[in-house]
Amino acid sequence: MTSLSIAEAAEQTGLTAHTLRYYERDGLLLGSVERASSGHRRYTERDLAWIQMVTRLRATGMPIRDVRRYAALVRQGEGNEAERLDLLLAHREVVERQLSEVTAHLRAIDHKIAMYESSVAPAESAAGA
Amino acid sequence: MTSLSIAEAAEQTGLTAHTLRYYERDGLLLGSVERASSGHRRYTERDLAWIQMVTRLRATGMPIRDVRRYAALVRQGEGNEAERLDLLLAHREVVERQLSEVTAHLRAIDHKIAMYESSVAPAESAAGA
DNA sequence: CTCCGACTTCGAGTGCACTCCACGTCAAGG
DNA sequence: CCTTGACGTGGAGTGCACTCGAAGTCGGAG
Repeated sequence: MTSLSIAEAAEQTGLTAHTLRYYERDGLLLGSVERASSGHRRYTERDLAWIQMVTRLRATGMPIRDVRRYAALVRQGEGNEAERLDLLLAHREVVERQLSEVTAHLRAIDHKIAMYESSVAPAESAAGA
Repeated sequence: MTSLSIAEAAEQTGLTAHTLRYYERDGLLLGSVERASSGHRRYTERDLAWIQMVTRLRATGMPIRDVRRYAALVRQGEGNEAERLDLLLAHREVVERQLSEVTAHLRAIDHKIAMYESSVAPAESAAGA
């Protein structure tokens, strides 16, 4: 009932149909997506929830290969929660280091911006005067 | 005097010698780096300061092509500060949007981590008991 | 029955940012 | 004189993550 075509799933997830197929091929999903009798994929709520998690991992910079490892752990079922946790904690650390690096660089860029603002603003007033 | 070989510049900037040559070829620097009589590059303080700025832009995700545009503006000399400012402001906006997206995704991942922590920790105590 | 549009597969192509290779040159040390 | 090592060049190669193309299938509208 609540199963979507690939086009609908693409719309829901913000990915393209191409990317959804690619993720499935590459083992990033929890298994093969169900098929209608026509052979067309039917995405369930569970698929979409998982794809959202994949999207979060990707959006925070986790490489495809690590997402695949994580998916493999989840696919295996219960019992490896500690491994999953390790993987997520390691990722979290990477992301946080990167966030603080980017923030620091951004501050330096802001400094540059402030310099240009003080050199451009007076020129604008002069042009306006 | 205060000019460095490419190996030293690489060490100082955290880039590889390969990357330094690549950046120069690709127009990311402010001009051709000076050469010793041997033909070897000699990086000045000014070169290093600029390369640091390039590094900041790259580290915050600015595409090579935009860095090249920015370098071209700076190379042109005074008079285009407004354009440089526009470029940096546009970049700043992209970076900030991305920072907040990543932060939001990270929070969701943290939520997942918390779930695993509460499922793993009791298991550990059980194993310890 | 025919056509259309949405899907299927497999494999090739793309864009980005490096990264490396092969070969050549030069200055200094033994 | 010969070797060594750091550097030079041009161009090819790599890894990643998609992204697309070609050709085929299927269900439903006209």
